[in-house]
Amino acid sequence: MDTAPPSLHQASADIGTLATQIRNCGARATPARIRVLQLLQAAPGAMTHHDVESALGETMLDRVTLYRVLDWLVEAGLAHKNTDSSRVFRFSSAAAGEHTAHAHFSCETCGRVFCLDAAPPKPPALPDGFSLSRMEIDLRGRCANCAGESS
Amino acid sequence: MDTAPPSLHQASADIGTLATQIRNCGARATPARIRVLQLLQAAPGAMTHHDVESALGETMLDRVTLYRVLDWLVEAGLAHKNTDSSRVFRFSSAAAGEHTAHAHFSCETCGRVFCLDAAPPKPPALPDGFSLSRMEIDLRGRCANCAGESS
DNA sequence: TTGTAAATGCAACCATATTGCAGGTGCAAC
DNA sequence: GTTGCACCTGCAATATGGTTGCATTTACAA
Repeated sequence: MDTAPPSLHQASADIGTLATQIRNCGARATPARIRVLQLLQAAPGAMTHHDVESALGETMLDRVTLYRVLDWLVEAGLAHKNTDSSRVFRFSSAAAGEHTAHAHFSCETCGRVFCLDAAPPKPPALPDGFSLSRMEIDLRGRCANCAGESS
Repeated sequence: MDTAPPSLHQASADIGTLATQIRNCGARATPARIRVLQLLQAAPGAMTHHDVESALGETMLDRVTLYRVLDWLVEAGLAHKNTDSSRVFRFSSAAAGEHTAHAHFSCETCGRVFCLDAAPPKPPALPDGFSLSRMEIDLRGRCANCAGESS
């Protein structure tokens, strides 16, 4: 199961590429970082610490290390970090072209969180004197899956 | 300091009005609820549990009671609840005309959170099959105060 | 005034996240 | 290939924010 692609969302880059990507940020390419980065890039949505934990499976590493790896990824600009409605952090891989605006959709039924790369629209009027550095949009409702099933 | 208005944002309704408002929701008008609702309505922005706690000052009530009062306010539709970037809950009074879209601005310097009633524009394209029930916009940057001070 | 359900306060508890430190490891210099 | 050191990792302990259970008090209506 070492190199098996989960056939999820997008094919993840190979180990070598990931390692280089990490080293380019001025840090060591450790198995932990490579694995987690790989996971995030392959994931279809934002993952909680828990999601990553169970996704790691047998290659699981220490909780604290995972926290640190995730934080490092954010600091290095390789991932985004934000809180969901139940006050837990969610991490998603940062696409190449960095965006200051990010949109998430969380399904109220199944709880999954999707990153919407699509819409970056929006100039919400600020109170004057205020300067904007970042914007996050949090949408809630039902994903296609859940909307189809029930009622 | 019992009836002294903090001269903050908007004059809060008098006790009687607040009590009626609460009773109309089918609950008892207790001092705790009245006081907290009054605070939220007078506040210029979303408050954390801690903010409310220190604002209550000498009339402080039990932590747990405060949590319950806040939760009740949300359930009764008198307040909004959402998480800020450091995974703590923030509460703000719900204006009369309920909105399904809500916008907050949090200052990265002083940490204050403002509710922007203004702009409710936005139709971010959803992936198709998805249905939307609620939207929250989280803006970050500098408030007028902090933007003015440092450069 | 009195009865009762609702609200409060206290204590214990849970989950998520963070910190400190000893030991292990990537990677570059030799 | 070997070696050294700074960076990483893992373990344990701790902090923070929030929740639950239960006995007591209180709003409010009969």
